[in-house]
Amino acid sequence: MKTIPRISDAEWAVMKVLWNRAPLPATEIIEALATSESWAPKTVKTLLNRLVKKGALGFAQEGRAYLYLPMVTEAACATAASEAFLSRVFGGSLRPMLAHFVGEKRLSAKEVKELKRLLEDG
Amino acid sequence: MKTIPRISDAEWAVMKVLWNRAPLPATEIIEALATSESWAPKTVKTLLNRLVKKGALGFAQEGRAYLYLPMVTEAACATAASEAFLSRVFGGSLRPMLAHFVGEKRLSAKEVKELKRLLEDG
DNA sequence: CGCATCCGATTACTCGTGTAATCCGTAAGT
DNA sequence: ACTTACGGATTACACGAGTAATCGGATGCG
Repeated sequence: MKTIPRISDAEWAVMKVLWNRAPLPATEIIEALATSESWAPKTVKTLLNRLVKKGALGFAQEGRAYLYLPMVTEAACATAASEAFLSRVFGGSLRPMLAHFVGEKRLSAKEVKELKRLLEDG
Repeated sequence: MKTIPRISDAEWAVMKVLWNRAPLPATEIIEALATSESWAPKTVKTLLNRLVKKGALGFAQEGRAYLYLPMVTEAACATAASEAFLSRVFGGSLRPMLAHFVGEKRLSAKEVKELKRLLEDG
């Protein structure tokens, strides 16, 4: 299995756009991010560049511009990020995290029901 | 509710020692970390200093040395870190994360059972 | 044809982090 | 008392990330 590059906070926002819809030219990525973030277009370009260098994105030349597209799946990145996070904060497994949320009563009854259903269906 | 300072990766390891047993002098913290990490004693001192500056740790003078102790609870830090992580990766709520793990079949039957029990007891 | 424009590439600069080493005062051993 | 060792404070330094601006080539408008 390929190595998943480490995606930073800001880069996640960019990746999400492309996991939703790809390939896209930079202009449309900038536009898509305009609502959620307040980034100068150049900032988005920088992030695109870094993601390409990391191997998280690829691109295809299309006329004058590039069409960017993900080279790693969201699921793979989510798994990698989750593992890093869980190991840092909850000693590496999911159970303590869920226990934490249950213990802190941060889940409504409805949420609990949803989560149980998820576990049953899985 | 007080503001939870942002705790970095390396700093988490230090905090965990003190959440387990506090107050402790630097020497014992260094010793406790010696098994899990390979840090020079000075590195641990730097981390202790930064954590004090951030308000995550406090200390009491004891003779020539300090006794360090947490100023924030592990639960509060875990909540803060979880929120940041979930919002980055899973759009802010727990359900998509659990769905991810269920979907990726990263949970054994036993784990699923444990998690369900957690939800029921909570 | 020349100038403005659009786009990717390169460069910039600050902060936090990882990872220490040096400095300096004090306590302790000889 | 002198030296040494310990311990906190200060300083170091490279790298990633956030946030952009500038450079340089192609392109299209006038």
